[in-house]
Amino acid sequence: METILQQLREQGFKLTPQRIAIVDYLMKKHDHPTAEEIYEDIRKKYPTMSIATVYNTLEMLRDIGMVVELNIKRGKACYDFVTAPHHHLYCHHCQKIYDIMDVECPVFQSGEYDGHKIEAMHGYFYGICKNCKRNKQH
Amino acid sequence: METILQQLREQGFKLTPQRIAIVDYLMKKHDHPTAEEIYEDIRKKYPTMSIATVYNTLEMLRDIGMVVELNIKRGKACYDFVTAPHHHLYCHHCQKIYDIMDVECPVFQSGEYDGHKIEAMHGYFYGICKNCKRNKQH
DNA sequence: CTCTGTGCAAACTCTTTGCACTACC
DNA sequence: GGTAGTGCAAAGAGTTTGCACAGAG
Repeated sequence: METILQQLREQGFKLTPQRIAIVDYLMKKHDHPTAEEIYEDIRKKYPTMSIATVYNTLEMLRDIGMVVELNIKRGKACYDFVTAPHHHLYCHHCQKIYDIMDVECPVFQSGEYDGHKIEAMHGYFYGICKNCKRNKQH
Repeated sequence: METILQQLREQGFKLTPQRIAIVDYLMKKHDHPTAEEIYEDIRKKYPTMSIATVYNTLEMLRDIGMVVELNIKRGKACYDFVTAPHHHLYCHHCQKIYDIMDVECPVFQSGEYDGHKIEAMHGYFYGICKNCKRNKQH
């Protein structure tokens, strides 16, 4: 946490309580919350927090690569505090998002495809998570 | 085209001129148009077409698996008439979407990850396309 | 003739913006 | 103190919905 905040300071961003609260929240909550969820949760302890500030801060964190925006749900973005690059699975039954680590992708690793330069890659997997699979069998 | 329409009829859908126009359009246009683009283009020849009908038809085609909805652009969906499964590259310079074929993904092929059942997978690649790369060098 | 599909407009949801006020540095 | 950041409310973009009417089967 300390090093994250220091990183922000070094990049010239002001360390407002709102930003600290959002970073702190994202570092603890790894279930890919939406902007709305972040806003509602933080507002409980921080009634003056505004949704615009949540979006502003998420945009800033995205721009510096600390946060990844997921478009795996229809119509609303989810946010993920990035420690290591990974992919995601969306369970169309419970709507939860799961992390998928260690996916090998030769095309991405080569950084090139048919002359195009590839800088980033994100794998969206769709299916049924193990919990829903188990519950369905009853 | 004929077989596609027959497929729709067999599934119990009525073959309205609007649906035929949209299917025909998508089969010819492979540059991943948005709903708005589909609407505007078809409206030129078909002034009575409504955006609601475009969305209705896209939803139907998506439900039966003929069309894939891409969430590779922020905030707006693009549509792709599917012949063979493939992935996509988004050029953050010209905003065009390119097809990426033949990406191997062992996790997807196994159909399983950590107990979760994987039914579909979509790879979103981000970078700079070869055209933009070339133009930048001048 | 029936019932699904269409067209229009209004509603809705998520996100962005403008601007006066606040508070980090 | 100066300037970047916040909060509010309103605007904007994309998508969905309700309902009367049209037309495919």
